[in-house]
Amino acid sequence: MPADKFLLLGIVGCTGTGKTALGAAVCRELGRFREGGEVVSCDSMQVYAGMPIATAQPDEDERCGVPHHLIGFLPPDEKYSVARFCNDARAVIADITARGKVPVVVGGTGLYYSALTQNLHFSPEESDAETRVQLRAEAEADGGASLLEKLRAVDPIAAERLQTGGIGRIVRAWERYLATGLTPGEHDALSRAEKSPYRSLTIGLDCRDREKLYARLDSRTEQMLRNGLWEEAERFLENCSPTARQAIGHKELAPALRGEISRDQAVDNLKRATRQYAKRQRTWFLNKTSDVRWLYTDDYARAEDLHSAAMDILRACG
RNA sequence: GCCUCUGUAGCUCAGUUGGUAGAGCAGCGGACUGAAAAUCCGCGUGUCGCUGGUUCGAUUCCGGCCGGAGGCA
Repeated sequence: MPADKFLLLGIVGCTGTGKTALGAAVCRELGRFREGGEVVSCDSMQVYAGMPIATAQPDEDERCGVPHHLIGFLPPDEKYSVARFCNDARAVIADITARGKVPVVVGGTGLYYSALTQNLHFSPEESDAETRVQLRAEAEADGGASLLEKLRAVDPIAAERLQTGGIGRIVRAWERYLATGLTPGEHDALSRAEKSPYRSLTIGLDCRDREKLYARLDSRTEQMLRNGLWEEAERFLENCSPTARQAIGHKELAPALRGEISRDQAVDNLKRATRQYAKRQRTWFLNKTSDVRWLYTDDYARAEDLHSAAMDILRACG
């Protein structure tokens, strides 16, 4: 490997596959023949403070004495985005490697992971809220057709791609064109211009038997409810950013807290949303992330066996 | 016991003035460059409760039976 590249380990996969436990275990194992590792969370919701139960943030025990970064540091009323994540993560990773340790990026937000490992760079222009609202209204009037036509005129390939992406992406692309003068194609090329400074090795966690995974997700939800998810949701309902209010957990319970549906119904909805989310994550990592070494949790009787299988892979790769 | 309504996709329900049926949700698959735990796209054969009758043809009309809801006694 080129000397100027530094190692970055990734642990990805859908919710409930044990990424957190594996991440901490790997960091500790790395202490045996390197300086050890530190966990960099790659999760759009774990960044927030005030919702540790819903976002399954690891507690002291689960962290096993390993430093964890980018968890619970952001007030819920602040917005977050891929761009911010990339900046934050790059800074943290640079710091970890400067101290001679290995960054272990752990998380289920596929877009964030891909953007980080491919070293995407986003232009510093902040989107102008006013024109965005205006464009949004314009697009909603005709289902995005006219904006799509304008885009087609400057970048037919992108227009083709955006056709089935939904109105939001069309608005976003056009708004960026107005702000920067870059077509989607040009913008994407520019964002990839810089070569990645990382040599990344990605381990993916999955479960062969989907029924088993779903059963585990259900019981994890039950555990969250026992741990006080209702109370957390009640506290959280007010005053959070558009990003944080998307978190699965609180928004499914909210209708029951308002008395619109029964608590049982809300719990069912929450469980369903969790399963659907897991499916979307799996699709991303399967199709959008390359060179993933997959490990299947149901191939191992004990967590320790899975962890040592992961260490074997790491050793084999240096 | 009598009367009325009702029985269609896993669920909630449309519909066919008689030519064997379609939405939403669920499910399954997929996409994804600034909100991504979000957003979006694609996929619908099911004894049209059972059974007789009328008809060239019935899920649709008529009779009986069974299940559900309500009303009257």
